[in-house]
Amino acid sequence: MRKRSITSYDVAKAAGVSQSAVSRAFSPNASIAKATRERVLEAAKELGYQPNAIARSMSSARIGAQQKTGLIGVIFTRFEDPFFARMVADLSRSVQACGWQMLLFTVDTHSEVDSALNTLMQYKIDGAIIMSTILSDQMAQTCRAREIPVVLFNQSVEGLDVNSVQIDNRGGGRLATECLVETGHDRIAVVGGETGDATLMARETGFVEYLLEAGVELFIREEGNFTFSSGREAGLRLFSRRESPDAVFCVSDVMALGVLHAARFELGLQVPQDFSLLGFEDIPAAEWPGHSLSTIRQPTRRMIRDAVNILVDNMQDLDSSPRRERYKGTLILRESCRKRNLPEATQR
Amino acid sequence: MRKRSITSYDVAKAAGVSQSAVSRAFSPNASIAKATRERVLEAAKELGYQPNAIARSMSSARIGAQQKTGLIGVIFTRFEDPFFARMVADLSRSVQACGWQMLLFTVDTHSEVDSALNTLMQYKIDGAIIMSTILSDQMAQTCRAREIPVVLFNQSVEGLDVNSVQIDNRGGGRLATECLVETGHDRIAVVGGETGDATLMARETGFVEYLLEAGVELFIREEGNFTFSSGREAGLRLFSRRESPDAVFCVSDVMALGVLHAARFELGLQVPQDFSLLGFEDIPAAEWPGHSLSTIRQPTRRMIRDAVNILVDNMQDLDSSPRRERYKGTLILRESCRKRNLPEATQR
DNA sequence: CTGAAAGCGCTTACAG
DNA sequence: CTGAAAGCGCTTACAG
Repeated sequence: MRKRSITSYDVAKAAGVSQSAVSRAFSPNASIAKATRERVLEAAKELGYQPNAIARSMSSARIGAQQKTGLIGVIFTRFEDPFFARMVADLSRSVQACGWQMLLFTVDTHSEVDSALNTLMQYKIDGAIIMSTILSDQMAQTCRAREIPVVLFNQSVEGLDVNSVQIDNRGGGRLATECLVETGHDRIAVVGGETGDATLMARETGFVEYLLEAGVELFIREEGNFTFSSGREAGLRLFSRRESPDAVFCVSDVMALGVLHAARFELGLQVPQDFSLLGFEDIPAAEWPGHSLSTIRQPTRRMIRDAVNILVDNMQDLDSSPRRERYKGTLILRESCRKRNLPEATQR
Repeated sequence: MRKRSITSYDVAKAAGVSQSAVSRAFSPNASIAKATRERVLEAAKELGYQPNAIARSMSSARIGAQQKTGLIGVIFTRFEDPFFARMVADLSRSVQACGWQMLLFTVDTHSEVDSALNTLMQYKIDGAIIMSTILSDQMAQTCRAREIPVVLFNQSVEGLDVNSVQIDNRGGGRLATECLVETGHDRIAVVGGETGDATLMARETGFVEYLLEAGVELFIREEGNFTFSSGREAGLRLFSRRESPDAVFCVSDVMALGVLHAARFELGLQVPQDFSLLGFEDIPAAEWPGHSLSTIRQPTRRMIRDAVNILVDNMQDLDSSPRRERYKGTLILRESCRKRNLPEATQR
């Protein structure tokens, strides 16, 4: 039998007040005399008492307080990507700053999200943020029915009645392509993602779209799965062809770095002399001197902040209609891209 | 007023049994007739009922069950480091696999850990894992008093009565240095960490120790703070001197990559022709073709697994004495190190 | 195997 | 401002 932990009753006895008074002493807006509160707080300190958040949320459940458990579920995936790894840390800070705790659940595939949410709901989370993955239509409805606000971060689902915060991936893809076309490239390859990933597909769609409008033919497409090594392999394939591309757009930075390392260190090519390279996301390693990778930057901090704010707002007003924030990406031009038309471009 | 969520009473009514029966239906080892359980489970499914984990843990609190809340607090820091970012994901998976949930708290400095633990304790976590940072002696005692097992991951505190799981940093430092000395380097520099960081200091201690024993003089010391850019700056300083080192040992991979990029792309040096480079940790980017960074590898997976196991064991047997696991690092020799003595070494 | 009842540690109307 | 009491949604002795 374990030790009983000290409760508000112990403090009440020590302070010579009722248990209710102890509870009030720890509730910011409760009606309690200043002197009483101080006496209680002192006794609590002496005994090392801290209110039990779990019990607290049980009692509040009845009322329908805004912060019921103080728990926010976060479902996380794609940790291979430094962009996302960092994100958890930032998110964690934001959530803490708002006075919530973060219950983290890691999944490997989209299909696990529903069951993860189910588990999290057993803990009566006040809300959920889903990073870089999606939930089923059915589960979205369940969340609404149970009044658990959800925010999709870096993903969205057409027609789904859920908050989302996301960069304009298609626009970003266009931006990248425009840069490549404007600087006179005409053998432009793309390293896309698997077709299941809406985010990556949208970037590629923007790319294809712009190419079409500009009347430039797609040189060749390779596919990767968001990892460095898949980028490396794509790069190896890209430059083992009879005719090589003069520009490569990768739908993620990590893959772009894979292409870069393969081309430069395994095939002896030079960037941007032999080809221009463009990524997406602007991860820290993109600006390392040896990489100097041009890319489309996402306003990550801002997106995180907004995601948390939207969640908090929605928790306060459960009936508000879903918000879908879209952000423009910024072209960050580094040395991996040829800056102006090359002589040969004028020769045409 | 919010909707009342459905409870075991609703299910009981629907299934025509007592509320106790519903509870038993959801407890694996409860004494309940198979038929009853099935009937209850069916009714529950129909109503979309799931036991409230919070209420559940409240009731169990009385008993002193092993899994009280099912919550494990994780305190996390140093997200700049890809090594650690990945770690959270791995840890999260392990924790989930054991049936626990992970309550993540992010801190920036060691000094915030105590208060983070305090907050987590309000949620009645069953145990805590502290990543790469430490707790005060006082807080360690509080945890023991409240019977909350703690495991330090990648850190340890001399004389503190707490479980820990950690690589033998000093041994790793020695291993690295041995490699450098044995291959004939004699102008060996080190990029160490700030003196507050026991982990980094231990690596450096091993380095200095071995050098002393081998009778090789320390060429020069630079200091970084675990980030790429601090490594880069250290590299810039290192090679702007009249006489340059012929080998650099960095106490972390990220800093080593900083040195590499600075040397190669900003100063035009070649690795390992101009100097050998050795890191610590073996992060993914270490093996990228262009980096091919030699390093000391940590058995990360195993350490994570052990940390979780130790925590679980300790939660089961609260009186077990603290375990301190130490792991040997492995030297991973890649191209950033000169493999054998150079001609000039024989000329001496 | 089953139900009635106490209790986990709080919060908050309710009545002073 | 304060205390007594009900209730949050469960689990588990206890008595059948």
